[in-house]
Amino acid sequence: MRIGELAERTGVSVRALRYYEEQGLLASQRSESGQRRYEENAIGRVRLIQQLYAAGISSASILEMLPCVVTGVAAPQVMTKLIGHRSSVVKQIEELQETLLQLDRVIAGATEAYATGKPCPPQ
Amino acid sequence: MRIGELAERTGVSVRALRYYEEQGLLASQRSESGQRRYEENAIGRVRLIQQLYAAGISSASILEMLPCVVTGVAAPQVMTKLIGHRSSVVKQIEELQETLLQLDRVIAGATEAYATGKPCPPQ
DNA sequence: CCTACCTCTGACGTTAATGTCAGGTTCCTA
DNA sequence: TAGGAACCTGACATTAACGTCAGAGGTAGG
Repeated sequence: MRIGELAERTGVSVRALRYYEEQGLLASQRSESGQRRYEENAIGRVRLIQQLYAAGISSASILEMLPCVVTGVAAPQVMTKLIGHRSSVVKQIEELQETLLQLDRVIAGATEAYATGKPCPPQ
Repeated sequence: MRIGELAERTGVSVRALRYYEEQGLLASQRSESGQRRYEENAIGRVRLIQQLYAAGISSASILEMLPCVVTGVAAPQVMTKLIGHRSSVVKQIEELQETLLQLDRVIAGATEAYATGKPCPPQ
């Protein structure tokens, strides 16, 4: 498929896809005229990249880990990084869960406060 | 306490603390000579700010929500935003958990592969 | 073959949360 | 009271992951 279709099917912008290629994260075949062509599996690859980005992992780190994530095989140094990222992700999850509690506390409290008629201060 | 101490006790840089103030997120008393002075509760406030930042919430949104998070009272429009952020945080957690699964799969797979002696491809 | 839409490269713009530097003032301890 | 550490404001630098634009070429349906 061409880049526009991949963009649409993954929900990622065309610009972002070209950026991924620039970073070495996403390969493409080229047509004679130089247009990018992708296989079906590119969709999974793009989703994976986005997932790793969402975990706060940089392009450079993703570049290191990607082949291993795909093949399931990692060199020891990469393993170390993987484990590091793993614990970082665990930590992020824990922190977000705490944040969630905070938000819930506010939402519950605010609802109740409104039931009792106490307004929110302007600032 | 002065800004340096607050920075050290929260693990946040002095520059960041001044930035928080600039954004209206963190108030300070000023000494006669103009130096910032903070109460003990500033520590909790800074931690809270960092937590919200970690949840991907912008300064502007934090500014809106902060008084409500502190007082537990929110105006209806803020409530709407709070609920929006809540679900965004839930989504982030879910995505991170998926990422964690991916990473675990790789780590487990890689360990096994290494046990069987198959190396990681260079790229 | 025409036309509207898609794609290309290259380059500069954007945003948010800081880092960093300069040049000057304040604080505290010996 | 001296001097180094900590603080001030102001301003420009940075980084990552894109957005956006220009100018040129490719593609597919009618």
